[in-house]
Amino acid sequence: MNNDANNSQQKQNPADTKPDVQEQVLNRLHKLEELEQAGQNPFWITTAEQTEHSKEIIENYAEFEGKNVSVAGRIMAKRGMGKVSFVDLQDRQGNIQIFTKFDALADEDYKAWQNLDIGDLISVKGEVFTTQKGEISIRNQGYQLLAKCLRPLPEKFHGLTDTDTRYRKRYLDLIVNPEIKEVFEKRSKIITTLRHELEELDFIEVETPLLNLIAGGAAARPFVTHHNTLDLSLFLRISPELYLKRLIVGGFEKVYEIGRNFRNEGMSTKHNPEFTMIELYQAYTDYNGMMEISEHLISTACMAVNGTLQIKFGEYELDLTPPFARMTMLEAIEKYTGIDFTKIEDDKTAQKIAEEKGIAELAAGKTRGEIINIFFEEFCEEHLIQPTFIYDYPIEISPLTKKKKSDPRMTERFEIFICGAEYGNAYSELNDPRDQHERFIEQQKQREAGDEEANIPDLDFVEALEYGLPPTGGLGIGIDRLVMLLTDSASIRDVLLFPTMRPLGNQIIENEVINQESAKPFDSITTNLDKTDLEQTDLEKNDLEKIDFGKLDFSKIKIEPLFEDMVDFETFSKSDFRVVKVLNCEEVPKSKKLLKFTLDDGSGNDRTILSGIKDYYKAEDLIGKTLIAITNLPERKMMGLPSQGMIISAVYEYDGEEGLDLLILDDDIPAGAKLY
RNA sequence: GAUCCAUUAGCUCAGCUGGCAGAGCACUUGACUCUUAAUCAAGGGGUCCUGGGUUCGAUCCCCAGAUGGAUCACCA
Repeated sequence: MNNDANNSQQKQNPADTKPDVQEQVLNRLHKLEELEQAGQNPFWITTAEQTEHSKEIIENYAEFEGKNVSVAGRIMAKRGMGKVSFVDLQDRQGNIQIFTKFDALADEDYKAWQNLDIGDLISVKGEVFTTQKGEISIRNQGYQLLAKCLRPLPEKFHGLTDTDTRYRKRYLDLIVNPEIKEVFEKRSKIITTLRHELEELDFIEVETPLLNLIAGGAAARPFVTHHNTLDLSLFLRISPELYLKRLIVGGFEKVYEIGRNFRNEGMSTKHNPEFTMIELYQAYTDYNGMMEISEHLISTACMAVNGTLQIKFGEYELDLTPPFARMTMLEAIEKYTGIDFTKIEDDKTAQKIAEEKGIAELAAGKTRGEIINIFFEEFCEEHLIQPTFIYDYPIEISPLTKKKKSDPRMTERFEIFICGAEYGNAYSELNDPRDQHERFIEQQKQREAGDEEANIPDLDFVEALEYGLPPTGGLGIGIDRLVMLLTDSASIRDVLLFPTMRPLGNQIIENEVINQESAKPFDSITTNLDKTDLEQTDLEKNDLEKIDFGKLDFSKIKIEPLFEDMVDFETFSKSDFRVVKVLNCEEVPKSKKLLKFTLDDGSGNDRTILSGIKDYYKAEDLIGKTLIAITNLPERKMMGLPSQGMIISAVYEYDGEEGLDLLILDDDIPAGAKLY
């Protein structure tokens, strides 16, 4: 084997930790090399003829029999029979058999044909006919290898069943389990149908920012990102709601957006950190109008992909024929618990009722409205199997929704429940800016009380309302869950082509760090740089005046003369050097040099230390790092802020300039560990 | 985050009171002119997820960890 082949293999699988290339891969590489040497490198081919697909030929056999066709696809199985052979060719529609006789091709071509492997991509030209055993086939009268498959495919009979691998290598899953394509074809069809129906209803599709200054419109924790030029923290949106309502203020009247939202929360069979929603807003209607649109969209989408409104979902038989059942939240609670909340007026009574129902803990300290919601979730949701609109929600959990005139403690909001799970959420949109402002303030209080998911006040949005939002109905439907429902899929990962996965191979990253370190002689103690920290480009991006150790000229380094005065061991051990974790790090306003560190020193109390190293490090890059600090220095104020100790750096002079490196430790060392 | 289960050849899976690691498919070589999970013969292929511990000896027992799944919790 020559070096080229080695290299190409390494490029194929940089993440492969196995030192030896598999035998089967080597075989395939050898075959590719032989072709290359014969001037037959398949990777030079740019186009192939494909006049028909497999299913078209098989389903319209009478029309195709005896005719010449060209097909293209992947070899999925080979069966040799001496001087004839059979190949199953897979294209986007399915499989068709290729029949090859030894004398139908030139000698060399037949030899090369026999050398093809399962997984190779080919095109074949030939006559459609039926074999003696009755299989519709194409008589191979000429073929081309279009791409060599260098790795063996999963087994033909059992396929790929390991769910982890199926999600991580979806392309393999699609090749070996082509039936899953149907789910994704249906997904596409569902979204197309929604677009089509909304276009019929005269909605326009819009796009609003994913990068938000304030991630609003829902109760959820956002992802944080950073814009370099503006030096600005931005949040990935959790909902497009507040932008879409601004567009209604602007006069669009009917808008919708289908797009990704990002919520920094747990993952489960029903939750993926990024997920697709449709949100739509229509002026001059309310939540009743949204119920009609909801029914219409869900049933039409179901009809489009299933051809019926009676569907199976898990163990349930569902009927999605409109109109869906309608029940207020209080009616549902009365139905399933016998409790009539219209007769319960205050928080204390509600808490007492909760106690009687055995959910005292959940209801402790909660308001009447919150307890109503808890009752609904605890006792009602699971019973709502057939599609049902649950409407009129407590105001506490609906900060963007119009109050009910008849009972201002409740709001004009509904959610769609099917099989005990929520599929959509809609309101009569709150358009009184004064009320909205108060609700934001209420949310802010909840935030300050520790609810990280309470809405962040968006005063720019309130200002938009001050110009007048017409009465408006708004609706959001989770597309992923709708696709799950309409394709009878148990997990959200089954309807996402590339679900979010935890990365494999911490060990790989560690190995890379070690390798890099051995190339960097001067880095003995900063052992736990992130992988990205090691990349030159990232150093440049950070625009740091750090010395490039790779090019360090040791003759230019000056260090402070060693101290001549000795200290005794007792004195030494009085200095309390501790391992600390950087909980937060931010620039001190107006200061040129100072960074303010909030540190975990293992004691349980946060420690604040100011350090004048802004020239060397960016504050946010240090968050989460493990450092060394001396913790028993007297407190002193810097820029008016108290500093409780010092963070330890290595300092030296390099080419006349001061060089400084924080001592960054391995993250496995616990906070509070004392240095001796 | 909690509990349970899983991780063995490229894939699907066996296996072992703790004693040199097994099958089918796939791969290599040979036979075969209509097969279709083709067949027949021979052969190659392993970090038994990782790290510790117990042991004369660990894939197996114990502890810790990684990844995935399920259930629960959290979460529109």
